[in-house]
Amino acid sequence: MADARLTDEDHEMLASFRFALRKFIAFSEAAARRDGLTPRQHQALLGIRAMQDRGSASVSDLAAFLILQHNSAVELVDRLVAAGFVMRATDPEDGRRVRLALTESGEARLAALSQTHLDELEQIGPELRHLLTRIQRYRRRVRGTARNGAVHCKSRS
Amino acid sequence: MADARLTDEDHEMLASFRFALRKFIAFSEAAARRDGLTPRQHQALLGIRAMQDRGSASVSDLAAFLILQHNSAVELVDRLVAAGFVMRATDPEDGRRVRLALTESGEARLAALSQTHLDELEQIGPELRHLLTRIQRYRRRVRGTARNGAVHCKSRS
DNA sequence: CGTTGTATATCGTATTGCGATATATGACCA
DNA sequence: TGGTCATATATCGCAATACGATATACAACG
Repeated sequence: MADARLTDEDHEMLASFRFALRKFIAFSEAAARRDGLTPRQHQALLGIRAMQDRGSASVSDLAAFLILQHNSAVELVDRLVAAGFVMRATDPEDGRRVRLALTESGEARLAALSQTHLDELEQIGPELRHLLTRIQRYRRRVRGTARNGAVHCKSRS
Repeated sequence: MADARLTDEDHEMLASFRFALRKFIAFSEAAARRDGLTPRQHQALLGIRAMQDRGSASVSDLAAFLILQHNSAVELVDRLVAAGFVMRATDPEDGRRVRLALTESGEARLAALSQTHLDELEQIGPELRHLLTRIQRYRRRVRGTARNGAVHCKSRS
């Protein structure tokens, strides 16, 4: 926690980065709702689909992926099953576990959304990367001047 | 909407990216709460601070920054004022507007948090950038093969 | 000055994540 | 085998907060 006073630029960089993140999230949520899913449901489908390669996802796996408490994941799965996007099946090898799988309907909606998201990320990826490198370049420079008084104007954007 | 079937890798990339985002958000929220702020309050302080350079922020400015409805921003400011982190002042030039400014206390908490966030972003920046470039590289490759002759597995479900 | 538009505020509602708790199953061991 | 502990899922009441609908205050413009 070097107590170097934070500059206007520090805050501006952080604010810009968070704003860019929020714009992406807002895009994602709007896309999900257009396709009849809540944002969380969409993320859940994505997680279940991504984990199905290496054996199916359990409720706990889902909770870990979404960074949620287990009980919240259970409730989310309840809604997904009720909506017909996900199927529950108790694990034959461990009666405590519940294996999750997408239904046809869930698979289809996720596919459409994933396509949209890949397109969007292709669009905004460069901006996000730029903001991240800007933070890193700036900090390196600040540390540099603090340490030995030199300016390290590396790769300019 | 090229109907190219989505691969396991497509979903895995998206899932990894979203998981990385969530980890950062979770870090941010935990840091805010440790310092006695709700995550939204933290973001609000950041926005107000970042906008204070070019004239102070209004409630609408804050709503735009947080991508919230105006009324939600009003309520958020209510809580921030009650907690003593923000001051309201009606704009002398336009009686409808309310100018927002950080209090000493708000400024101090934000500074600590911003420091922490810059540190964290420096850590995880490379991973995020990597995930973004991976998506872009992969998509470029797929488009390439799709264009010149390979497999057009059209709409099969 | 009256009409229209913009900025902020208020209120009831709904969603959703959480803590606390319960139940079921597996694991381990004496 | 029976007991104890750990793990996985489920249930329930609660709290936080964003929203829609609506109201109020001020500005702008004819």
